[in-house]
Amino acid sequence: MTTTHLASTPRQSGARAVYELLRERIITGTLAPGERLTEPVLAATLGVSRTPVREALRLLQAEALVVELPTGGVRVAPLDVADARRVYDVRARLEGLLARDACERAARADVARLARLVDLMDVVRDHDEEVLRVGGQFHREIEALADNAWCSALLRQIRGHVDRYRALAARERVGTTDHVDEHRAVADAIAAGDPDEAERVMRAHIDRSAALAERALTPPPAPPPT
Amino acid sequence: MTTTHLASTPRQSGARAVYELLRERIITGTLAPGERLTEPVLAATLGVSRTPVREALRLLQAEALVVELPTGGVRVAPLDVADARRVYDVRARLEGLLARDACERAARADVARLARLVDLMDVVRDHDEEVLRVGGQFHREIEALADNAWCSALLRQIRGHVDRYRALAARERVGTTDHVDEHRAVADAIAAGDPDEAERVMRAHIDRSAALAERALTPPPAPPPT
DNA sequence: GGTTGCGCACTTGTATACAGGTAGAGGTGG
DNA sequence: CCACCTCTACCTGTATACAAGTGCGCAACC
Repeated sequence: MTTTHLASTPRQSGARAVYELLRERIITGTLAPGERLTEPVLAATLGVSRTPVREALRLLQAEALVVELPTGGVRVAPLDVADARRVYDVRARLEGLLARDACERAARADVARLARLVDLMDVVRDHDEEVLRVGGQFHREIEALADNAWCSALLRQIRGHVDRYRALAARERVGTTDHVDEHRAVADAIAAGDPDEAERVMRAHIDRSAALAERALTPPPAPPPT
Repeated sequence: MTTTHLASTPRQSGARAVYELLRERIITGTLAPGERLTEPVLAATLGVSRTPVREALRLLQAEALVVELPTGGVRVAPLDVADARRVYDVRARLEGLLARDACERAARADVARLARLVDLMDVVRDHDEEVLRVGGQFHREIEALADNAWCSALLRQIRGHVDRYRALAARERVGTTDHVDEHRAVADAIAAGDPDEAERVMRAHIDRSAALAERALTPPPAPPPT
């Protein structure tokens, strides 16, 4: 971590707490898409004054988790399934860039650590829960290696929205085998010191996740005859 | 413009005005990197109360144009030249994605319009000022065609930072000829309906811009003997 | 003279008070 | 019965008031 001047301060003010809480609730769907958020109600509910609530709403607004109403005030950002693809498209590019950067900075020990994570993922490949957990760890590891604060900051925003869609697709069916293989491909590219390949493979990986998410998000059309 | 639920509201409240003003001043360098911003001073200067100032600062904070101090309060985000490359890296991916989307949506008339912009750019190729202006228009045109609100929103943030570095490199020396050619390559790829190529070429274009900016930002080392 | 301790001024964070404006409900007239 | 108008209640945006914490300077003491 050399160039860190964003996201440097973990201070917990009341406003920050409100922000975190609302963010969580929006992402998990506790606060429904399109729901109007009124400051007095939120303030009363959370036991603070309107001021910290407003601060939190501004932060959320900048993240597009809430949208401004023409008349003032905000509501929880609507969830348009058609937009999911766009969100994943952006995520694919950002994570691809991270994979490239990680590749260019990874030391031998880092490569080994990534390999271990993939192996572990392979071991637990039958337990979706674990696959998801270890997989997430893999992505975070790459993010840490990349040490690209800019990309990370943007990715954090995008991830919030990705997680919204995930929460919507109740149980995301992970193509476990492919998932592990794709991660291994990324790890291999990094091990081989091939940044172009690392970026390409990571991007392809996210693209495939996007396709799965897209399917999970559009079950209505026609339940295929078993 | 079909899927627009972000950036939909142009309401001009005082807070918004403060935000726009401070943003402008930070980007142009009127407010120096690292400078401490105190709410009472800003409020008095701008003739408003602390409340709208705080709102504006939160927005700027979410954009990383100001950074939180450990003790509370904010200062203008420092400008680390080493980070310029990272910012351009992200921009390259985002604009690349936009080029792809634009390619997939462009109608014949759109293609013609892009071609005209490139031709115009070629005509004025000797006037840097004009090249920059028309070039910017070209990029905005592609952004509009792409109709990818997500990408646009993130790009807006990144552009703010790009512009900071630009303002720093007082007179960005545009490799005019290359610049025009690169734009033409993008337009051609879109005309040919080749999204992969459009993305690739656009990304390469920004990468080259990054290299130029990087040179412009590091004049100290050694003035090459003419 | 250097160092240490105290005190002050300033700043942030939060709460409250106030004015303008909007939407919605209800009543009245056609 | 429907449409229009009015009135009310609420919500946002802004300003101000208040409390706590921090850093800095000054002065006294070693």
